[in-house]
Amino acid sequence: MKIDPSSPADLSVQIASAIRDAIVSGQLIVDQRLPSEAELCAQFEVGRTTVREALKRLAAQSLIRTQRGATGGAFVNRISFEEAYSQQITTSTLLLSMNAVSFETACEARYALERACAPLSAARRSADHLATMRAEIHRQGQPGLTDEAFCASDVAFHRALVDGAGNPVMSYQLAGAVEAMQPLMNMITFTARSRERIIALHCQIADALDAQSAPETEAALSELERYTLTLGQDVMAQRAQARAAP
Amino acid sequence: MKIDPSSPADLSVQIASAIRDAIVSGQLIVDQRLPSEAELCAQFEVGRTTVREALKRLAAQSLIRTQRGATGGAFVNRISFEEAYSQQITTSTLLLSMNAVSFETACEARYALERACAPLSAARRSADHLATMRAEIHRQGQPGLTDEAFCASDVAFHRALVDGAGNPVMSYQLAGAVEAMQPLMNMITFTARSRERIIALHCQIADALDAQSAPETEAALSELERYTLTLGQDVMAQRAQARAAP
DNA sequence: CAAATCCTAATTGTCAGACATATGAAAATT
DNA sequence: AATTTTCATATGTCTGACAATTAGGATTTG
Repeated sequence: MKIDPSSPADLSVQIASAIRDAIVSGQLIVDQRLPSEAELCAQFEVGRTTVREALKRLAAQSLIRTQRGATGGAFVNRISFEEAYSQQITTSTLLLSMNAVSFETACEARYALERACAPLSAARRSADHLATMRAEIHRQGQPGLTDEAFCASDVAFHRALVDGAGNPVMSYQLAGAVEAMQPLMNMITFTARSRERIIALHCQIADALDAQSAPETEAALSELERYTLTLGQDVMAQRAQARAAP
Repeated sequence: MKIDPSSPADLSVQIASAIRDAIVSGQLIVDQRLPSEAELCAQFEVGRTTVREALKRLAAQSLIRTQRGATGGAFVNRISFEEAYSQQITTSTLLLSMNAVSFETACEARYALERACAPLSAARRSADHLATMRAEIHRQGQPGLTDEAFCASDVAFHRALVDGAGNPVMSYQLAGAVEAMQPLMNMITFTARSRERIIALHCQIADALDAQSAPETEAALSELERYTLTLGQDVMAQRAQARAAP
């Protein structure tokens, strides 16, 4: 593990890369302790500040964790699905909000991936998953629910659907796709009428999963995609009109 | 934006969180300049080291970028799809290699998501995508190709399939699923016979996309999933046997 | 002897001050 | 007017110091 002090890149970036490569390639294994900051200083021939900034970069990616005290230090971290989820969600959300991804594109991706879960979820969903979905459907029917709360419940419903597939890798991959849509969905004003329609479709989905019917689940999801797309396009059209003639 | 100096959490973590929240919630917009380090020190009433470590954490997540010089500073970064890809791949790879995800689970997730791309890719793939796939198929048939190179070409083939869907959000989501499998695939020794079978299935996929047939694409992908699973399970069985009677 | 307490060494977290380096803009020079 | 120089500002790195935390050993105590 060497660095190039004459490189234009920051030393702390180089050091972080070197350590990251060692972790990804398996030279450093889970729970292994890295050398102490002082030892890393000597090894890379840099100051402690530089080493520390490199370690903070790695900690931000959950690649290492640090512990204070006598037997402390930096340890290679076994990244948990939960940590990976939240990183994925942050990245996906920013990606969608900053890169002007169209509502259509985001919606298409989300439902295409969600439909991929349908056959697995139909086959494996537990009673727990169904109960969660029914509970969220009930909440969505409550009068006086704000649009934000309605969207949050919608996310919870769809996560239960995805989790029903019983594949943690899919749950992880889908977390970003489903949750990152929430800011876009929050822009939609849900009328009583549109909520009713969405809830009906949610019921169809829950019923189809209850009956373990993959085709019916996929069909209901496709219908929900079409309807969501309509709602989104209406909002976009209104906004465009408002901008054109204020 | 406030922090709590009496909290057990590190100050640099708290500061990073505060700034991250401001970015995610939209209080800080793309390309906006953050206060200088000195100003942040004053604002949060901490030393410069602490502020800098917080900024390095955010830089590691591509949330900000820094520039030196007179008009330099830290700026809210517009995260690009490329940056998001590589982060996703790093996280996914580690998640799979560190959490003892079974070959079956990873394989199932990958092909389920890939099948979700099939209809879109069948409808939209360009001549470029098809050419890339044909080229990779040709490379895979070259004698003397190492197993690693064969796997790398396999990844390139599948990325072309996914990119053919013409949906950058899906490409981003799938990047992790496809590339993270590579270390697992690299453990497989591909015999001439198994390569032949895989290449034949790749041809089927390319032909189906050429003919814009979604069902045929999905069928070929499912067949490839079954075959990959068989290969993987054989390897795992051999390993188990080798461990049992060394 | 056992248990509780104290002490110590190691390690990370934070701070202050200094200098190096990069960079744009203003000022001076040609 | 064009070029060069200077300068102010900002981040990058280094050094040394001290605080906070923690495990484990040494010491005291019941």
